[in-house]
Amino acid sequence: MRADEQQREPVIHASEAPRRRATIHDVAKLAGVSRQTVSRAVNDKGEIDPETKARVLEAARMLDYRPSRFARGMVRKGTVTAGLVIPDLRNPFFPEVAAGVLEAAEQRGWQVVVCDTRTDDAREREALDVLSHQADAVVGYFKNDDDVLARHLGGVPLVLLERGPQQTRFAAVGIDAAAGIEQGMAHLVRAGHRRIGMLDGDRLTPGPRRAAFLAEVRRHALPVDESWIELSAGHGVAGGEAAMERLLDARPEMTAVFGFNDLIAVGAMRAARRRGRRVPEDLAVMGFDGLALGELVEPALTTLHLDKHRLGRLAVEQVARLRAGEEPLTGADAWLAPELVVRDSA
Amino acid sequence: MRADEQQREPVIHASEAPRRRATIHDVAKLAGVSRQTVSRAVNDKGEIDPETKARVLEAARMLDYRPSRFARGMVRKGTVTAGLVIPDLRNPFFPEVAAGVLEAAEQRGWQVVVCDTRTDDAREREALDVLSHQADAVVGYFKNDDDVLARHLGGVPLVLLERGPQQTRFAAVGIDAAAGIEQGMAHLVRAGHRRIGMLDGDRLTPGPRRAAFLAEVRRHALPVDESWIELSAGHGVAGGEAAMERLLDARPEMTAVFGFNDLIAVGAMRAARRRGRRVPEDLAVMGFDGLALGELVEPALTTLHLDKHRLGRLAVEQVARLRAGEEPLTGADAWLAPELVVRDSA
DNA sequence: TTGTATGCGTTATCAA
DNA sequence: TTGATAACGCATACAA
Repeated sequence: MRADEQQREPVIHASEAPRRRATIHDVAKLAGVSRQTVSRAVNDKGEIDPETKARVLEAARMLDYRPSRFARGMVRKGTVTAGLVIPDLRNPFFPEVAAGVLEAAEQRGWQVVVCDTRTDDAREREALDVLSHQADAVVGYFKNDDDVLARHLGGVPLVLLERGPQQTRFAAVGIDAAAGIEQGMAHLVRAGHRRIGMLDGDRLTPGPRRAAFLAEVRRHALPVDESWIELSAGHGVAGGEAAMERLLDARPEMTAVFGFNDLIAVGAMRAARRRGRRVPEDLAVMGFDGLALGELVEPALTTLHLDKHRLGRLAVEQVARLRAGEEPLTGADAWLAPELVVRDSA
Repeated sequence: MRADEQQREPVIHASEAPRRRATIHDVAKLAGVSRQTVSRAVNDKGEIDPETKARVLEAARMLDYRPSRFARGMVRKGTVTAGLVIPDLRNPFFPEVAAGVLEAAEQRGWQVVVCDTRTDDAREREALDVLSHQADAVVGYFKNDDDVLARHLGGVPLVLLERGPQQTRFAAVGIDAAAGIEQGMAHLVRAGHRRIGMLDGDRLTPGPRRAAFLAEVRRHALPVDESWIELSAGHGVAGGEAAMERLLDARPEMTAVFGFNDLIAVGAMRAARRRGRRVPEDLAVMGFDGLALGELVEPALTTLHLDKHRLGRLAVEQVARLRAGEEPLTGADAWLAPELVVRDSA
């Protein structure tokens, strides 16, 4: 009959798709059986004559029949879909977290719809608008504040990544930035550094890492204030380089610098060395994240390593609790402590 | 009535989730309106008294009502879900591709369910089993051969990433490995190299990169055969290092080496330098992929750069064609050519 | 402005 | 072994 169509309407593209997708009803009609029988054949149930089954399957194939996931979902409960919202898949930090989320979700038989917001507030909201309809729960990084999130969430459970308990009323998991910075700072101070700068990230609100840095500065009574902090535009190497240039101009006496993350720290190293400063002899550089990348650069990056994969898994666990109506994890259970990994840069 | 239940079973946890999710019917009953009115309120349609609407919304909130995505999907057509199957999200190559897929999908208003198979054949099949039910199309990297894929696909359209036209009957997009290797080889030969080795990846079948390498070897009449190729276990730096150790043992006279990808090439550099070979003076190293990472290592990696983001976008475009019943892209339109980026390692 | 009736495509229950 | 019938939860005509 396709041939007929072509003869009648020779202009129409040969592989023009059928207007409407075949339903179980169409298959039943073509095979000359009831819908129930089709269902049995397609779902490989017993209680069906092999011959009938073959005939039905053939009809299904001809019609390119595929059961509607919606209709199936209506009657079969149990398919769980989680939404994962990531600011930037190309920042190597996030794929690690995502891999953890995916793994944990897979173990539970959940599917994961991923959105990359490219660190854009509007896209965050759009992602939520979609996910609030299509997901049973959402986990992710967000810049929008609680109220906005709630508004676009329509009641879907949310687990925030790395937004502190006092910064949100949603359930959250994250990393204990303060504990990390404390270790890093102790390491630097132990090595004799006192004029220590920081390259902060520009996302989110002032952020716990900066606060922790400042707290440590006070604790160790360092000759350092807010003017020793420079903002990196973006969370990548380029941003770190540019920010480091500025910080070096502003604070040439600096002997050590904290990166908001490893990428920014690597940028700092590059900028410093380009200016003729040796790392770590003239300038110590400390990262934060513990990316694989840190072992590959020269000098290898000393960093506060954190278990990103576990963070992702933890987020899924938190979602599961929410769904089960249990109390969400809090405190040390939900906030992973970084671990100082001393390599060559500091 | 819930109160009744609780009185009878006082042991039940306070925050125990309701057994059954509230439906539009429950909300209607609680608000004392018809289901239709609830629908109007929830979907923000006009034609509803603000007061009624408020009452309905309140009832919905109390019941924690969220419309079933399945029921909604049944009646509202148009939600498209694509499946993306990735071998390893933690290999920085794939997040780049994924970002492209996500971006293109978002522009079309599609959602993307992501599966990380961790390069495991069985997990590939499981992913397909799920996606064949939950996705309208699938794009991804697979090790399983066509027949297996077809068997687990149940008729869902598939776009293969980087599986050559003669290796599959499915639609595909990928990179023109031969064109890339040709450029890379020409560059090395031009620099006087003739004893050139290769660190191949261990995934997939013998692979176009190896074939192209061998073809170029013949073309330039190099004193090189299969014994100059070593397999890297895994596609990461560690695999590259180990393979390079072996290759260096087997072919100490080698003056240049091709990496299957940038990660393996970086591993090769590290292994070579650890053995006291200077790069590129004693040994030239050529990568393949053009990861950002390559600019950060020392010496910076000369590589065959390819547009991973565009590859992802292209895959989505290919899916769209399939869905529209159009002819899939082929040839140069579907196979991106790498571009030689000369840096310091070769 | 609100309610009633109907259909969406599938599976499950039960009867034949 | 097969088929009729009833949900599943929502939205959309259409009627009130």
